[in-house]
Amino acid sequence: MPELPEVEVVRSGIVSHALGRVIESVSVLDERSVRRSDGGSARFEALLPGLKIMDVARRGKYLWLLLGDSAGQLLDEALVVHLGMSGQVLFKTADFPPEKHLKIVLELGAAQESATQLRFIDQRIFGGMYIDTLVETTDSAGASVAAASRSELGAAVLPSSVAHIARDPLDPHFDVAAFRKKMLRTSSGIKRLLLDQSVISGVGNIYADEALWQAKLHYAKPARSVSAAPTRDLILAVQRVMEAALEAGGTSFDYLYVNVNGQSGYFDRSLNAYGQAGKPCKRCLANGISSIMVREPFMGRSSYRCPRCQRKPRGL
DNA sequence: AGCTTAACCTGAGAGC
DNA sequence: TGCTCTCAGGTTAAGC
Repeated sequence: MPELPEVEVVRSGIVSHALGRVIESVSVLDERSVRRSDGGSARFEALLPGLKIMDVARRGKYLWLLLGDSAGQLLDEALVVHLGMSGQVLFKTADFPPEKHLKIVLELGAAQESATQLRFIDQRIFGGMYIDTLVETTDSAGASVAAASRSELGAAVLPSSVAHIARDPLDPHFDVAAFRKKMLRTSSGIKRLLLDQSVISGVGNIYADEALWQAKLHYAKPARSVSAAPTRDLILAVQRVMEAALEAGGTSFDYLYVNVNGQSGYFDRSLNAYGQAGKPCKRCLANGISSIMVREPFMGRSSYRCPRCQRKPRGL
């Protein structure tokens, strides 16, 4: 479910509710939600109590809590959160009844007039939380860099399980040239590249379709046939749609996506392509032309496009 | 090596 | 009412 804008809404919500607070106790209510964590729930529940939440970072759809010991020393392990298709993070007081799909509860040290539990809720259990070691990476930039110039050159400290994830389009060090290089090395359609988290991260089915609509590209157009200028347009479209969605608090179709206070985002009203099958293409309509949006299967999921301004490439 | 598909889960809605 | 089928914002492991 959640793509970059929704995950970023959650990240900033955790920052405002939990920064500087100490994890007092942990309950894992469903082992499957910590299946990616070494040692399972036993280690998960034993390791976290007493640790302080120092910061919350994100790359693409992954976010992680940086932890400190009682002396404020940063640990080399982080608490990673992935929302999968249906994960939620909510802050609630202990007296609030448990949600139907409540999976993990972190009790937080007292803070004034603020909820004391960080709750992880997940209907489909494709998401989860896990403890992971932080590693240094130089990313696709290439040569390893001196520690002093690290942030400037874009090296990063990431959980090891996130090291293979490319920078996302809102990252100041996102590299359009590297993206284009990968486009030229594949025989895949352009949408497959957009959804490949090791090529560009944070893009899911909604924002891929929105960006392709903005850039007037067909999802199956071979990536290597998209030249330099349209590639820049496409990346700009991804950035614009994600920034607008972030501004609107994300995209919510139902109760499955809400922010940490339980509120929906309202970007669904601004969608031009995703879920718009049977409705007129807004761009064509503005030009006085009638064209009806269609839904088609691609990569085992649905793609939405305008048959007139996102024409099928020849030979497909 | 690169690409495709199946599997992991629960629930909502459509059609019969 | 209740059954079956399809679909859903993601990722990974196994297959060709």
